[in-house]
Amino acid sequence: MAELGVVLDEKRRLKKGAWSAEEDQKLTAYIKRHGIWNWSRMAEPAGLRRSGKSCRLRWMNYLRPNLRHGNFTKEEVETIIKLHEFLGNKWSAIASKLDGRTDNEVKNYWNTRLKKQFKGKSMQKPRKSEAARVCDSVDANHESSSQEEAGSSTPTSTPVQLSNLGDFTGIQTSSPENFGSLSSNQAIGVLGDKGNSFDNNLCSSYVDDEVQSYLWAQNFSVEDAHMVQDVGALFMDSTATVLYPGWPLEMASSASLEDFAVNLWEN
DNA sequence: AAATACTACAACCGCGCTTTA
DNA sequence: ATAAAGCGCGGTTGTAGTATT
Repeated sequence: MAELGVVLDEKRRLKKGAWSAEEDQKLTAYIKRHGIWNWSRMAEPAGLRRSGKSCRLRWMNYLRPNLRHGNFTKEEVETIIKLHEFLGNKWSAIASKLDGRTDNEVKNYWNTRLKKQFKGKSMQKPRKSEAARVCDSVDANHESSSQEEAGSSTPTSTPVQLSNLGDFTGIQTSSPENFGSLSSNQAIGVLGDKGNSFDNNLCSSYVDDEVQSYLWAQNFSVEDAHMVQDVGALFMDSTATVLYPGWPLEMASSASLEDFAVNLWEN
């Protein structure tokens, strides 16, 4: 009998369940030495009786460098709420905007903590006209940082966190000039880790056409697997009425997401 | 102190998309 | 052109830890 909570796939003699420290060490050491080349074939030479899928999951969600574990900050909570509002359950897309967080972590956080806050409460969808105005806005932070770094025509890509979510300003008008030089496929296909890019399924059913247009029109970088440039700007509409659960209607227009997140975070 | 309920999170599964042969 | 393999995503489940009765 295997250790508690751990079973073996009798056919393939693959181990399932919780990872031991030794397994973690083996996987980490192997990847450090050889890199990631083929998940399903790496397990054996790494000395692991695990499926490639299991190895990948463990690495992506736990062992990967620069991951942050532990409590979400107020800002991260704000970001999750706001992004979820527009993207729905696109956990990888949401996670890509949070430095060092995984889709699994974001999903778990939503399902265990935030979901119940929103359960049964309607999140009012922004009107189309409002969404349209949002489409071309650019996160001021992204703008300035890319200008600083760039000085070239190549879109730069620094992992950027949404900030100033309470300050829904800086909306600009959309224009064809903002279409990137990359095709949407180029822009969205990302070198290395496509999992961190937006894909064709990005837009959930309640993302407005205009928002989708925005996504396809942006200058996405191909240099950074983690980046989807300026999507945060999508969510900076100061006028979109969003009803946060537990908040009276009359507060909807005046209260910021930040207020809501603070309230949520502190309780 | 024990039993039960609840919460948080790691991990698995199935599906769909992309890449490769 | 197509089948197979590989990969990533989102949904779900299992379990350990904590709170409550």
